[in-house]
Amino acid sequence: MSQATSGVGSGTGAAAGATTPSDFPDLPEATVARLPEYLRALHQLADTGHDTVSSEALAAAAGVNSAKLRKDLSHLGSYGTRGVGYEISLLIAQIEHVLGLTQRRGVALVGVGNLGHALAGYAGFGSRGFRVVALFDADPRLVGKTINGLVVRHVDLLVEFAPAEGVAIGVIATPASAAQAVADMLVAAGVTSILNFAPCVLAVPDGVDVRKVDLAIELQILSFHEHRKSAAGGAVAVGAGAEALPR
Amino acid sequence: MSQATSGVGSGTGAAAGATTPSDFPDLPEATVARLPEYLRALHQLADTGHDTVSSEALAAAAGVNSAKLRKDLSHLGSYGTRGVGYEISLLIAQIEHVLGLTQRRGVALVGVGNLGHALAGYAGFGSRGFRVVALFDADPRLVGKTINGLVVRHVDLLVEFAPAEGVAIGVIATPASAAQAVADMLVAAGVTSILNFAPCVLAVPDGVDVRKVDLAIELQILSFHEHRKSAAGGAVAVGAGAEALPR
DNA sequence: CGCGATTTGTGCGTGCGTTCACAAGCGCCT
DNA sequence: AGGCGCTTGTGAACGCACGCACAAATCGCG
Ligand SMILES: NC(=O)c1ccc[n+]([C@@H]2O[C@H](COP(=O)([O-])OP(=O)(O)OC[C@H]3O[C@@H](n4cnc5c(N)ncnc54)[C@H](O)[C@@H]3O)[C@@H](O)[C@H]2O)c1
Ligand SMILES: NC(=O)c1ccc[n+]([C@@H]2O[C@H](COP(=O)([O-])OP(=O)(O)OC[C@H]3O[C@@H](n4cnc5c(N)ncnc54)[C@H](O)[C@@H]3O)[C@@H](O)[C@H]2O)c1
Repeated sequence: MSQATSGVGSGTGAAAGATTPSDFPDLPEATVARLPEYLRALHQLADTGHDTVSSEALAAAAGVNSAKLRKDLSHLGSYGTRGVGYEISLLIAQIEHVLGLTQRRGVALVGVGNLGHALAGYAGFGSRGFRVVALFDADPRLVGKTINGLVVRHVDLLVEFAPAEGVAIGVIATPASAAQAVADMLVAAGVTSILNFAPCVLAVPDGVDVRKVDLAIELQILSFHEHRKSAAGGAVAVGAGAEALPR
Repeated sequence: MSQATSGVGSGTGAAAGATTPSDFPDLPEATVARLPEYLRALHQLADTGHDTVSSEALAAAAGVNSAKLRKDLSHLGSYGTRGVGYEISLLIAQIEHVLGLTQRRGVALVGVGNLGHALAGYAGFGSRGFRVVALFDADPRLVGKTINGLVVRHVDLLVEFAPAEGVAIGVIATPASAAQAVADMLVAAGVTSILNFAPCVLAVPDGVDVRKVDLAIELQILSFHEHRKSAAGGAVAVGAGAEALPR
């Protein structure tokens, strides 16, 4: 949750009827959000020489309840063996298939500033099924530069270049003031999935998914619990134990 | 959701009974997660000269349902005026108080690499109630360097320095292989709130909150929906059919 | 060949979160 | 002063998600 997800399906014209539902049962959103975590844990287990894994062990590695994990896997018609567990390689293939990671998706990164630069050089993209295929920025000092083997193009060329580059997902790392305009361009370029790092709400047409990552929000949520802890029993009360401020 | 949150309270010894519930009613987690978004929207409205705002308008600015917003605000004993709306400045103060943002919390950043460097220079911290007070890394080439007015210290000094610096929240931006060790150090230093950017599950004692941000997971969730869309609607999908953007 | 140990898959109860819909309250206009 | 329109606050219904607990299935061993 916490991210806006434009409805999929429904609206578009006539009922799409047979969409080979056999292949893709309606996975609960909560399950979808956990599958990547399972996938990561599975890769980790595979790298450490394991062959099969029990739901209990995998759940521990992924930090979830084992019953929840089993139910999640059952949703995608999982192939576990009772009394044994799950075959890791098979499960990896299954999850990657469901998540659509069998084809490496192209990512366009817009805004190559502080954060964007770090993202452009991030190795975790490639190992997890993605490939940065295009960089865009508005700053003329950045346009033309090469970062990690990719040349930075001017953002005005986004709509022109993105489709040809095979962009499937757009990542916005510009200041909030530019985010909506960039989102509009991405949509115009046919991108239907956007990851937004700018602290603002984006308006997009139906059928376009937006997920948002906001560092400050995460910190503020932590702050709330911190505040709560110090107000309550007060565990160790670290550092400058400045007490609560009454209203 | 999506993040592991170690239980607060409960476990520790005898039932903590009275924790002055008068000041802080038990806010639902979902509400807490949305308050920062409301806060951001409110600041934006205040900056554009607004004085009061209706739940409908604020909800639109925050990208949520208006009924949900009203219920959220009602949980913290809000001060709206029927027929008028909410006074923005009052609401900002109220939310900041609940989130514990009246005192600026110190943040320690561990791992000043690609991502950590971007975070260290991020202005959004300061404007949203936080202050980076310490940087740590294990790389001797980085230790001693000054970034944004802060000197990078060796991570071995974390337990020694963090408490004195008034660190309330620890941010982990190291490789996953080092994350658990860093988390242990943060806990040893008395930090009870951790934001983890490394793609791994952290084990921490009860009473310590961990929130996780994993870029690849976000992309994979988007990938799922992308996969789903292309499987359903067929070719029609990506058409440049730019539709009107709801404003 | 049968039995026990183990682990999956799931039916079910419970609690949380979301949403609708409406009564109560407030300001403003006449 | 009184009524009218607008907005809040919330009661209630609904749906989803979580986790327990157990039956079914499989393997290994005696
Ligand atoms: N730096 C961080 O650690 C961090 C953390 C969380 C969120 N964010 C958010 O991420 C965004 C980027 O942060 P940053 O620190 O990298 O800022 P930055 O100023 O360093 O980089 C922004 C980049 O976007 C480019 N840009 C501006 N307008 C543009 C446009 N219309 N089209 C294309 N590019 C444009 C700028 O030229 C610049 O290179 C901000 O919204 C910020 O709030 C940053
Ligand atoms: N770069 C990104 O855009 C990005 C995006 C998402 C997630 N991440 C994750 O964030 C983490 C950091 O990514 P990065 O690209 O900055 O990597 P990086 O290698 O550039 O930086 C890691 C830093 O951590 C330091 N370090 C290593 N071991 C340490 C230890 N024990 N104690 C303290 N510091 C230590 C290293 O010296 C280095 O400076 C990784 O886990 C990565 O998966 C990065």
